[in-house]
Amino acid sequence: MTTDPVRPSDGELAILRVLWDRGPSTVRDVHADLAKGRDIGYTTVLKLLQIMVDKGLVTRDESARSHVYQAAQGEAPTQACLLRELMDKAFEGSAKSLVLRALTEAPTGAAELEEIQAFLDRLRKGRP
Amino acid sequence: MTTDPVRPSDGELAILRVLWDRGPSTVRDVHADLAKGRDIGYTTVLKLLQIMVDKGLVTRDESARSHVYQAAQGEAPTQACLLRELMDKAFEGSAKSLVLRALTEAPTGAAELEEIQAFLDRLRKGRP
DNA sequence: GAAAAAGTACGAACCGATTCGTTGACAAAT
DNA sequence: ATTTGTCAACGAATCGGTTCGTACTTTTTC
Repeated sequence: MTTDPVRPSDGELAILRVLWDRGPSTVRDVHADLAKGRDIGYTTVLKLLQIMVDKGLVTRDESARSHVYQAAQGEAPTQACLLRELMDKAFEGSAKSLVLRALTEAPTGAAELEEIQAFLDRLRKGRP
Repeated sequence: MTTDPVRPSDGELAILRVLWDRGPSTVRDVHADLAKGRDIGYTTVLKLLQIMVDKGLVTRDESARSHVYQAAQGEAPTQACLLRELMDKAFEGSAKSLVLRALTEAPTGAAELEEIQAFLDRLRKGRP
């Protein structure tokens, strides 16, 4: 059995994004990355990571003095979890209406539309 | 200029859903609806609605003793706003990757897939 | 007209998330 | 060996959202 994905908060998600990007990282690493975009203290990031360990969102390797953190769940399942949540809260659970809304409102280029359509075709072949 | 949609919190969104559904409603109406799904106090709903008036999420007609509340923004722009937020937070701003993720992970029936595809076709004709 | 019901307003408690200062351990540099 | 720097740990303050009790006003009912 795989542990079902935990719903990360906004701050936690920001950290997860860094970890998905960089792979296993120290607090310093994560902080450096995050601090490029906005003002944030080192200990803030540390605290968040500690909380995330408790929640099971990340794992920690304590063998070195500088602990090394790693995302415990992949990007895809996390995205799926957040999407599902939004679907339930704002789209009455309907994936279709969510997707349609996304397509109507988001400025999507022609190339991207084709990619989506191609994917849709594949999906329908696979599940007839 | 149209007022840009305000990001509602979870509780506020639940109330908006009721208002979109029922149209203009009193606190009692909203509370009755909400209370079907979960335990929630009457004054809790009242307070939330008052806050929402301040935020501009709903309008209030005070001419009757029982004030009548109405959603100030439509469902579509609100959904778009929430979608945009999630897109930025978890999909690096890419509508395409959000849509693909939704399609892969959500159990979408064949009929729905066709509807999406049809819509996609129309979209591409419209914007060549 | 008095009592009960229905309504609004508001303060306060609470909770999770976020933030950071401070402390103490350890290591590196001088 | 002393100083300087790096690190984890933790407590505390803060903030937005949610919840509800209480107080007060206006109707309705008997």
